[in-house]
Amino acid sequence: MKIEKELRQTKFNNVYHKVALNLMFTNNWLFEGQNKVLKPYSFTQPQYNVLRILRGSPNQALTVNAIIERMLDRMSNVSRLVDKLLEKGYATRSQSSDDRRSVDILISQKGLDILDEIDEQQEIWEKSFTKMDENDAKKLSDLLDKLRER
Amino acid sequence: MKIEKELRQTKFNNVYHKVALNLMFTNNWLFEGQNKVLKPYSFTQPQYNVLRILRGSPNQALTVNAIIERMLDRMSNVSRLVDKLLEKGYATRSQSSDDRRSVDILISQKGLDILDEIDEQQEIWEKSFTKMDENDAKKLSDLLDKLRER
DNA sequence: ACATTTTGAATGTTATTACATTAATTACTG
DNA sequence: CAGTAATTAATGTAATAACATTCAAAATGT
Repeated sequence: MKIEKELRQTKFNNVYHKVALNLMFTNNWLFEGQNKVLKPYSFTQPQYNVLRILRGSPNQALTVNAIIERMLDRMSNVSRLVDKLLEKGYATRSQSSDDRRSVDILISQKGLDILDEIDEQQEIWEKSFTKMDENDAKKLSDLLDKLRER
Repeated sequence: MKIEKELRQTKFNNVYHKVALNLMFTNNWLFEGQNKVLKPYSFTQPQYNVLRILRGSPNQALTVNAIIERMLDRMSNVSRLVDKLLEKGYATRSQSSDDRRSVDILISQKGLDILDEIDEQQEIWEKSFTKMDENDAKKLSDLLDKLRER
């Protein structure tokens, strides 16, 4: 459905404003879809994203700051978010040896296993969610990069 | 900056996953920028968006459900969100005459004034944020619409 | 070496969100 | 028409996020 129809709005201030609204709306649409995947595993989306980030650094721990750098939404509460992952046994935390202010956070086997499980569902959903071909997807990604240029 | 560099990640599962990440990242980028505009007015983004929706229905009140329909992120807490707008005097609430379950919410003059003020800032920012031309913007919006097709 | 500044992470507090439930009114059905 | 279901909005609650502050450790300057 076109964004005009989704928002019951036919006129926009300008085309850039329309893009901004469409982006936010689409992001939310994506968010809802992903939430449906995550719900059975009682993950919040930030928790899931951080766990993926940890997996992305195999056999090597990341500090809290390193996690924040890699996050989609750089939030302040990563300490407490990591607490949740520890509680569930999906990661471990230990003091860094070279800088005693830092902490090393490492994904556990249990964390890797749950991610594998979710990934299957995630991929099914990701591939179903669009009628775009790969060219369109690439084009879209490039335009998003361009949008952020200034 | 390309998304690969932003996220310090060179490989993605597939092009659709890359698009999804890019979309979420770009949305957050947009969110941060808009937040900077809103901060001096101590609006949250949902509050601002709802006030814009109310303005979009001039001289005509909207029910809570009508607001939800038009929102970018259809959230459940619109009652309390509207409370905030009432507290600040940006809107009024009255019982609907034809259906006594419904309430009519109407933007106030004060609400219109503050929106005008913010809009100036908003527009300055919106026009500065991109090197895209109008064609690119239109193309991007179309691709977002297409992404949501299924 | 010592004082000062900066950095990395955690915590306290308040506001906001998510989720489930409730209360009131309207719509539907036999 | 009575009884049941559906709807509209508000509320209770627990979890999460935002924002500022704190604490320890490291870096820097004199």
